[in-house]
Amino acid sequence: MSSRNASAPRPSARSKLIDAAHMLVRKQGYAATSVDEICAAAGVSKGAFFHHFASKEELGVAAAEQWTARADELIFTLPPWVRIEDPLERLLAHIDFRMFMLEGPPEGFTCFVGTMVQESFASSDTLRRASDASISAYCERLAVDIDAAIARCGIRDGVSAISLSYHIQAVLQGAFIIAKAKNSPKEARDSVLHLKRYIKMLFERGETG
Amino acid sequence: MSSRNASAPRPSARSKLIDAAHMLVRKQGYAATSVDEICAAAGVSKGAFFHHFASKEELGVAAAEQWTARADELIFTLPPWVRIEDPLERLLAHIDFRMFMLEGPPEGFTCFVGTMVQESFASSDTLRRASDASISAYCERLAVDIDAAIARCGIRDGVSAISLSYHIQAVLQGAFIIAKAKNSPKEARDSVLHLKRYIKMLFERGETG
DNA sequence: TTTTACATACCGACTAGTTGGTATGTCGTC
DNA sequence: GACGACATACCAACTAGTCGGTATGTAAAA
Repeated sequence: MSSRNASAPRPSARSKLIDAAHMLVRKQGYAATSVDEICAAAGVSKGAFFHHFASKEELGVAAAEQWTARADELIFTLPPWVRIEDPLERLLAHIDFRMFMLEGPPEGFTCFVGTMVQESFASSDTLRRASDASISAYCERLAVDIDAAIARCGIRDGVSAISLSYHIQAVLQGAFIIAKAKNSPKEARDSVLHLKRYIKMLFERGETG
Repeated sequence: MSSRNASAPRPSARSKLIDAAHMLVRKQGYAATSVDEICAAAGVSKGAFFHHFASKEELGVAAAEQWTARADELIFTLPPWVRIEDPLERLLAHIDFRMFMLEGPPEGFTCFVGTMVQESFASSDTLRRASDASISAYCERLAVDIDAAIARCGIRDGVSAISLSYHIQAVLQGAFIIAKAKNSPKEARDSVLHLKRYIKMLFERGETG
């Protein structure tokens, strides 16, 4: 997808800036985070910033792409439970994992692209598309697992994998907002628990096919 | 709660500023919306702004309070279905209503306080609390109806009314984000449809009590 | 009835600081 | 000696908030 991520020779300014953007935007939002602030957090100069990115918007796009890669690794590759064979059990382990992530301050578990798209959907179609691409990539990847579970166990009401996948994403994004408002992940975790119950009920005695 | 909302003698600058803030913040976010912009949209001067509000933050608080009142009216008072007697049917009509609201551009149906808290939870505890108060007021009001439904029909797994209420709120807030990312309410409506199916399943053959 | 006193609602120029972005310079490597 | 990777200095535009002033009350004293 992106032009240069086959080899990352140095952990240099570019990736440090993206990491800093991830952190600051999740904490403060996109508009409230200035380029100067990002540079300071990354420990690089403003010249370095505009050497690597033509604009703040372009950094947003790169950070969204990097967020996709990071999520794919942290959620779909590294965890041991991704090798559970039974697809329904693997899906439920996925939900449990997302629930256990809800701990500590919100900026530690919330979604970079979800935060960014909230502010930019109307003012920058570029950022909106970049955020959408990241969210959609997650949902489409998850839908593969859901499809496998449906194939093996069946599902109620002919629910589609991709539709359930977007619902899971919606519950998570919504849980993040509740956690931010409450300044506590308690209600958010409860919400994901409701989601897990729903999924289990969907796959209970569902018609195969 | 607020000091002066018993009588609203004039639809003057103050309320025009709050209305403009609701509109602009839902479209652009809180930080990206300047005081000048709000004044221009409201058609009043900057002097008038700071006559009525000591700061941009104070406008945010007032706008959150007004949002609560607006939601209570638009969702719990005016619609005809709020007089449906059967509490479960009333709850399901509520969900349908929230789903049918998802139409047109996102700034027309998304949540002012949900947008504001996303950006301010870490930087302004004042705004975070104001947003939380609005969200919590909605959830607690809805929990009254859910409790009535539980009392009449019972519910699975001993699910609590307030917990389900926050889950409903989470699904809605998450649906808003998906709609913003997709620039279309389609996936958001599907997500609320999942929510409705979940609620119906929760109340199917639930143990009374 | 007029005058004085004070309050509310509003205006728009101004300021001090911040914003994203640019122009130019330096330094090590190929 | 050209080039990529950075740094320093700078700018015009914009930011939230201030300030002196005006127009319109309202109510009691003269």
